[in-house]
Amino acid sequence: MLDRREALDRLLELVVLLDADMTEGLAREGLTVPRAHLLWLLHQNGPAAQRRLADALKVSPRNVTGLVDGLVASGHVARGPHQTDRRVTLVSLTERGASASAEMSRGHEELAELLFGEMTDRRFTAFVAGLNHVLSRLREGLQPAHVGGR
Amino acid sequence: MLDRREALDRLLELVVLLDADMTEGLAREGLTVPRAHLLWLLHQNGPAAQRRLADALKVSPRNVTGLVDGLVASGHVARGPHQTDRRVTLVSLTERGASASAEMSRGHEELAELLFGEMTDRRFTAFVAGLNHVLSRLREGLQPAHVGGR
DNA sequence: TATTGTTATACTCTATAACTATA
DNA sequence: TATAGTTATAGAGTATAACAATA
Repeated sequence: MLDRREALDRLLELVVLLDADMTEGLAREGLTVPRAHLLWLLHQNGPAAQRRLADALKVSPRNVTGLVDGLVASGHVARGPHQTDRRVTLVSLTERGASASAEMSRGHEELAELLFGEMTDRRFTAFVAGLNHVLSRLREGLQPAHVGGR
Repeated sequence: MLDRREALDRLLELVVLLDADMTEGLAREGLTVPRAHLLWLLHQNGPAAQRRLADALKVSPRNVTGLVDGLVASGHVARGPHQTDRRVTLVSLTERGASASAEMSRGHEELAELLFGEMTDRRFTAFVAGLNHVLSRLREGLQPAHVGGR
């Protein structure tokens, strides 16, 4: 049986591969991971004030300015005024941004199918159970520094 | 039973949490993820030419110059000459770099214990089986763009 | 001629601090 | 006085291209 430590290494390898897969796919649409993340929020929740985006992304307002600048330049989003509060800038998807989001959603489905499609229900269920265990452990144990070599 | 798509979302959430956990832990040692990755290679394989590091990290030689500059400034590594080839710069761990690596290794163990420690052998084995399945799928299916919202 | 590492330049993500416009 | 977003400044990671030293 695999060592706990080896299993962690394998899990970290998965993290690296997933990250590379996403980054590469996004690059084809002229997107980066942080920009796609912002796009995704608009896709899910509709137009939003930059401040809200900063909170949701857990990033500084300044940073959102930069991300939105990039997405405006690439034609994925547009800035507009808020109806009642003139301090606020509302960010919304353009048509290109909407189709890129839809494409992301499809890619997501495809990836799920690739990863889990040929898995038996039995194995899938067991895997999800382990995943849940690991996730709850991780959410609880945020205190100590669990450093890893990636 | 959980949907395939939901399982993927949960897996991606795990990726985010693991990344955050690592990044935070490394920051306490004055390290970043890319620098720690470089350190880890030295820890595993001993002193190396920058060119080798660039290949291993899949990054440009120029980038390695920058990473090593930072690690030299923080006292984790030192540059030295190659014995026979005077073009080459050998990078090796300082004492601080070695102890930081050892600390990373301990953190790795702790994390493995946190994530899997209280898991039954049965569930652990099932999880690893699923992990292996997902990993091999991902390694094979590198062609298409599997874009995701992080 | 080929290889190693550097300087030069540029882009992205990130942060804090100071400032403007509005509330 | 407080909030939204900007400009100013800075650091880190990344890339390509041109160049120097060495092989």
